[in-house]
Amino acid sequence: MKLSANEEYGLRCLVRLAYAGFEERALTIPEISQAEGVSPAYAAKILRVLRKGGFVKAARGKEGGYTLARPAASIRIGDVIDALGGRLFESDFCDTHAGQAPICTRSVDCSVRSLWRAVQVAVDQVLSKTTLRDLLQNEEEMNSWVRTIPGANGLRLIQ
Amino acid sequence: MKLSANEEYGLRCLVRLAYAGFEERALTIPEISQAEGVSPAYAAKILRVLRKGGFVKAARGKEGGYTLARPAASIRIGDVIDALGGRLFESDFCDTHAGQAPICTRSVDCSVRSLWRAVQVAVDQVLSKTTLRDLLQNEEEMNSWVRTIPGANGLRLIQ
DNA sequence: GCTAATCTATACTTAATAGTCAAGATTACT
DNA sequence: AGTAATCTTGACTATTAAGTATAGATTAGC
Repeated sequence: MKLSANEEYGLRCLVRLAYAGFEERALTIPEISQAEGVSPAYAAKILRVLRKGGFVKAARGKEGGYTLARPAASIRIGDVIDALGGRLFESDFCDTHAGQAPICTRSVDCSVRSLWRAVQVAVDQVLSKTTLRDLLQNEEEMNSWVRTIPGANGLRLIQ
Repeated sequence: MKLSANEEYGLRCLVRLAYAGFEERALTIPEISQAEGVSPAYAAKILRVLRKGGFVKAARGKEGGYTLARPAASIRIGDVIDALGGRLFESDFCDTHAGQAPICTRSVDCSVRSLWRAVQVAVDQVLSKTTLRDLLQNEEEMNSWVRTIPGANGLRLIQ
């Protein structure tokens, strides 16, 4: 019951891009990777997933980089998590159990299943209601944030 | 954001042992593994974790097997999940980030952190309130359940 | 004490996830 | 057109989780 690295880093990348979007600025892979403390190659891998999920768009060549594909308020965190690593119980244990026959007919399984469903609902209530916009600080903080981003040196972060 | 195999199977084993406890009966590894559709070796591995976590106790030799170490009502599912695979965000990303320096000073991290904390709270509210007893069906069902367990042939499950 | 049934422990293999590398494709600017 | 900055892709390696195998230790009953 863990958050995958993809989910953690992917969401963080989106938050950074959302902030950068306030000054209509694209972020490059070197910038993002430095800011997140991961290798450029790994950042690229994560961003590919986000692009295929329709959350970010990329521009190649000089002056290129990544931007959000749509407004932060329209990006539900639940959808992001889905794209980055899947929900908690996607492979419903009650329908197919490691490729074997269904085991839902066993009472014990169904009681456990109900519990997972309750957890799933609890998680969804948080993740589906929250948008990327909800993760951003208030406007002043945003301004102080984006002002600290220098041109070519990667993100220089506020303390 | 997935449930690990250990967590899924481990909890199921506990539910079975709770039912078996109603007729003061120990379940052997072959019985449990057959009922859960996993190999005996794998079942043994999971049961070891449960034993070290203090949820079950084992008796060796003939007539041996596993039983719950304490009443089902005193076993919180949250504790079981902890023992079997850890909670969602045990390695708090804000304190130590892949062995690097703390990154909590970066605003972006803290907003993401707040979200995970909210998810964590939501999950805990379900898992910490639920005990193993809560996962058992009502008494009549229990009786029909245990009556279907034959002596030496492994669990024969109700349909 | 012997035997069969049981758990215990460690090491091993396989599969999935995390993370890296290198070569290629696109674009802005000159 | 040339060049440097950028993303794109697929294959590769490393680490962790999942699952297996084997040999050993304990116990009940004879």
